[in-house]
Amino acid sequence: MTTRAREKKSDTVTIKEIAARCQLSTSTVSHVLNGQSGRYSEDTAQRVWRAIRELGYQPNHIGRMLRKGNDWLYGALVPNLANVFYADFVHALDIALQSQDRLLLTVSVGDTLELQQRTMKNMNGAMLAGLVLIGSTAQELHQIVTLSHRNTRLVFVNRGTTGLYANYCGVGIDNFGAGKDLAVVVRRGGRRRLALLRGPDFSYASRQRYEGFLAGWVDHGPDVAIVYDATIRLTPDAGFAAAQEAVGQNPDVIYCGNDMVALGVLEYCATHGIRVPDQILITGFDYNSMTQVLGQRLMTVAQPIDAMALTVAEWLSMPQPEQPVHRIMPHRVVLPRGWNEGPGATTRES
Amino acid sequence: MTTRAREKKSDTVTIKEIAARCQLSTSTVSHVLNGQSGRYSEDTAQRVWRAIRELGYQPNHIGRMLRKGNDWLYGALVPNLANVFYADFVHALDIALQSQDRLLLTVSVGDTLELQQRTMKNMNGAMLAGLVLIGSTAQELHQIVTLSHRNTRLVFVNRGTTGLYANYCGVGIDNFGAGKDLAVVVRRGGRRRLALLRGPDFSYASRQRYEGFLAGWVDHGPDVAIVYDATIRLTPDAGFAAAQEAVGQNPDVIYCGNDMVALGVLEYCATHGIRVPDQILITGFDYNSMTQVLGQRLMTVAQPIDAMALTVAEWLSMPQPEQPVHRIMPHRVVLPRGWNEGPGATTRES
DNA sequence: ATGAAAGCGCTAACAT
DNA sequence: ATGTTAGCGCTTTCAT
Repeated sequence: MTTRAREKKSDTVTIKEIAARCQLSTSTVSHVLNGQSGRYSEDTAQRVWRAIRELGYQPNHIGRMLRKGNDWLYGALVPNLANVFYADFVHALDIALQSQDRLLLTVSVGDTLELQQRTMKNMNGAMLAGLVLIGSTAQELHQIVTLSHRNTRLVFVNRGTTGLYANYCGVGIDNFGAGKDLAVVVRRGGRRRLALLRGPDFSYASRQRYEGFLAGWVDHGPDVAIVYDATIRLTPDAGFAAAQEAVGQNPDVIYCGNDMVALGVLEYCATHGIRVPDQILITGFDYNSMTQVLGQRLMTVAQPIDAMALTVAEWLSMPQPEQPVHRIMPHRVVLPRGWNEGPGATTRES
Repeated sequence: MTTRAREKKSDTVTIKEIAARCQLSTSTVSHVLNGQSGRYSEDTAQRVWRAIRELGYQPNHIGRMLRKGNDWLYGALVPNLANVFYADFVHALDIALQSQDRLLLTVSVGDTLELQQRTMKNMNGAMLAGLVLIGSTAQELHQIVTLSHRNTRLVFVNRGTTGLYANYCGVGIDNFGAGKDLAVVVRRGGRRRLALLRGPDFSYASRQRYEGFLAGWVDHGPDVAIVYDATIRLTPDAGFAAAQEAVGQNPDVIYCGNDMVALGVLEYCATHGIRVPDQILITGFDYNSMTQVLGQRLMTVAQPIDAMALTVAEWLSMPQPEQPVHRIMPHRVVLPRGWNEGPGATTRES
């Protein structure tokens, strides 16, 4: 039994103990911590920092938050982290925020409505400084937005600029234009029999891409056919599963709602001896970190993920502007390795 | 100009306003909210709940947290969400926690030490109820553990049971055994020329798998060779890049540190007309949601991701046990589609 | 059954 | 330059 001094209720060091040890008031310590101009002497500062080091004091964000509001904890809502695009995005955002000592509370909400609602409620109680909503959720978001804490900065990614979204900052690509560009390149490659594996209609981006693609597709003459058209979940296994039926219709190009689907279809072709892209061209969307490596035989559309994440990070640390800003980022059609295109075409490495 | 009534400083509804509206004290409201036994009348409860609904009150977790400690916000540290295994794991954990109204603060720490340290500091200030450390980080974690908030429950995944880790709960597979099992199956398939693309040494799991594999490999006679041995980053592009040199040594099996690497190598083979697994067998590790679909020609080792996540979720909501628990979960060797094995072998679907 | 009051860790007016 | 005090939103003794 050693001396039972230090009978603190918890081992967590607070500002109070620093104050006690330095024979100062907590306010002075606080001033030192926050580097208020001439509100303490040089000597005091020394002593305080010393005590902080010695006691291993760590400021408590929660206490601070309650007092002065939160500029520290942000939230991100994504449908599913298993979609590599979302994982890439969140990772990029994470890194950007961490370098400013901010933390990102990412929630992979899945697709059951019940869970989404519970989660939103919980996030509302977190006094989040900002909330990023990325891509589609199963449900429209009136609830989410109204529920949201008044001081929470709201930012949208790839959700369009109309309706509710008109009132908030948003970043994204021109999904319609991108779909169209993609179709044009496909048509220029001489493909005529199209199979569509598109994303769910409740997703804004999915709809836009699909409609854009169709616009670009029919533009180029009537000698084309849509041989298959299905709406599927945007996962590799859904793509793999749907591929069988689609391929049965003998297409020479399969449009996929995103890269995850495209990878699934690609795998189907690989296991069935179908040559890609010669026999069937497969198009995806995103050019995520997975397809950058595994999708070399795919045609896809690159989104500038890092730039988008940086934009979001920037917005989050600024006050809500008078007029919401909508930033459309450049996209880029990525060709399969070895694809023959006329001059001016975008190549894989660029 | 309408009436400028309701001159509240913020729109956030607090317990105070509920109390005011019901002509009650805040404590009574709190009692109702927390369902304390006989501390309020039925009628009161009715009124309170009504006011809550009408005013759209949402409890503030931060205030509550400060008062009674945190049982709500948890943290997870992963090296990189772009590794699908981590994304899968975090997603599973997320879902499990959400269904108990808990939130997971996932941080993708990347591999720069500086960022890792900053992030740890920030997490320390968050009064986290629990912290899960998954897989390897570039650095050993003495600092992390000592810095950690006293009331934070610490849980490890795939970090072993020795040293520091002996003191905490941990879940994982038997990485050494799994590596060995894998090697045995490979050898039984008659492969003899081995190329190794293993993970970094600072990763416990990587080391264990590698050593286990070697143990299983040499066990089966001297007529085998290691034709290539490299340590690489566990990403598809690193795998793709390393594949060239490895393949140059003419192996009939390439061991990869995890599935991400294996996918990269697989893609290399696909673009170079190498038949997998006939010509070269590729082995991975994890059987993540990506390889479950795209890795059908791979041999790999399945980790029970969901079960592991559930174990973690369970631990997180329990008090730290007297004796730390170390749970070893079963692994399973997954064979390439169509692989010929004797009876008793594990098949792909199981 | 209800309320008054203290306090979680911190900051910021407002003294001095 | 330093201290006093109040209060962020909530829970919890302790009275009544």
